[in-house]
Amino acid sequence: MDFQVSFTVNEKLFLRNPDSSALGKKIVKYGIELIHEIGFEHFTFKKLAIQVETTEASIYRYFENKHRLLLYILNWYWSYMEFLVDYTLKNIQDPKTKLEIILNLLSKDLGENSGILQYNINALNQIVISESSKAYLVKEISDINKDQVFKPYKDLCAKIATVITEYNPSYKFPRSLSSTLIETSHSQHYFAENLPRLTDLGTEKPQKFTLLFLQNLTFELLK
Amino acid sequence: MDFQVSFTVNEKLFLRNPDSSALGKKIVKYGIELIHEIGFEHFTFKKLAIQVETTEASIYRYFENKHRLLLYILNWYWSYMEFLVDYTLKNIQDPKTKLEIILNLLSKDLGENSGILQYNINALNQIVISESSKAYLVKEISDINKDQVFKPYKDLCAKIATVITEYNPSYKFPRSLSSTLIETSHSQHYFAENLPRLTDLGTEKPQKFTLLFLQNLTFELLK
DNA sequence: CAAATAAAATAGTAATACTATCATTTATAA
DNA sequence: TTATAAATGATAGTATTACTATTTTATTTG
Repeated sequence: MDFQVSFTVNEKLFLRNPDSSALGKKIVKYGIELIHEIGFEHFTFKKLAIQVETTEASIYRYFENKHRLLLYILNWYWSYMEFLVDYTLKNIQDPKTKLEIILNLLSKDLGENSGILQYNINALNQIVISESSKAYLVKEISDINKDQVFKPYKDLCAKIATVITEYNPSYKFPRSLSSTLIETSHSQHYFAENLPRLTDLGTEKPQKFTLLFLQNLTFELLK
Repeated sequence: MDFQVSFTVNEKLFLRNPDSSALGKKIVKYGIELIHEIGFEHFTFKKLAIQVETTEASIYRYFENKHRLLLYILNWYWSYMEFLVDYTLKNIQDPKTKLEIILNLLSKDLGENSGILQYNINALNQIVISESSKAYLVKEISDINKDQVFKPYKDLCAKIATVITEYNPSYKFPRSLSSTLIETSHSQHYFAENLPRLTDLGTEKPQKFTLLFLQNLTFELLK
């Protein structure tokens, strides 16, 4: 079975829908690859224009600025994650199994599902780990939040929180635990790779280590 | 008792020691206030020069760029936190009490200790919450890490890990839990204030809420 | 007081983050 | 099929950012 998923992304995130044209799609596709390659701070629309073989002005017709492009990419990712959670939990009853699957999705790179995606999923994953906090750690947070641009993140968080409550109805912080699991899956993975003394990484790979840590944390806490 | 604390900050972080002159001290002091006020992205040495009533060129004699200034500020903060942990744990034997004190230090704003500090501790606290991840989430991480600029963070993390192990010697992830507690104290506080649906904030203040969440997490997990 | 050092003043450059205009190509609908 | 609108390209321009360099003026310190 081979299929494509696409999501409607919040209209406030773009000036012209990048999904509506070949150029728009290239901007997002190469945007992901370039942000991954050089990091968000060094990323500029000028550099992206060269990759895409278009002009800076053309990119500005799609996105107001690079922060909006990052938000667009992350919105896409969060929507995709929520879809994946839904999809993989179908027909599963046991809450423990559900939680295990979720932790796997959070810490695993999505490589295996790459067939169904139009973007470089490895680059996308790295961006989520290294750059996603830059989407909300900005002074303009309350303004941009009014545009509902964090709705997919909140939805994903709420969905995971539901499963947490299913598993242990008396646990008092399902949403906070959910966002902590998401954030920690990024930070521990990043630390394991770049500042390993902030972790207990042994001989495992960073990804595997992160999963082990999250599993221990979740199931000991909710026991 | 009234006293001042100061720490030797890694020499690689500056070109000229800001602690060695009145101008240098003003640069750091107003740097903290300006970063807090307008956010790291909007912060420039030009704007800081206006606040300090000096020139851009003069600031560049102290710090290579704004990222180094942020690292300097955070190094100072991490050293100060480690000092505070040491100081407040003096003569305390019970590991549980120790952990409780640490969680208080992590989630509390340091207002009460402001007397002994040369900087605006409220601004410093907000910077740590909103900007500290920008110090390490950069492409240059492995290069800057070679300059040992994260040593104070690692030391603080190791110190807290020691207490975790004291409290529960069989727990397998003391360092990762330690860095997770530090990071989560920032992210949950930030979310509670700006994206509360990612948390279980009720009627408590964000700070109190963060403490309750961390206490529950820590003691249930290490039980 | 002289010598050294720090700071101020000034200037300049390349890159960034845009905005604007107009010509050309491409899609679309009458 | 043509006209017309919409998208893109080409080009230019501005203010700000992120620096570096040089020369002059204060301030320390020996």
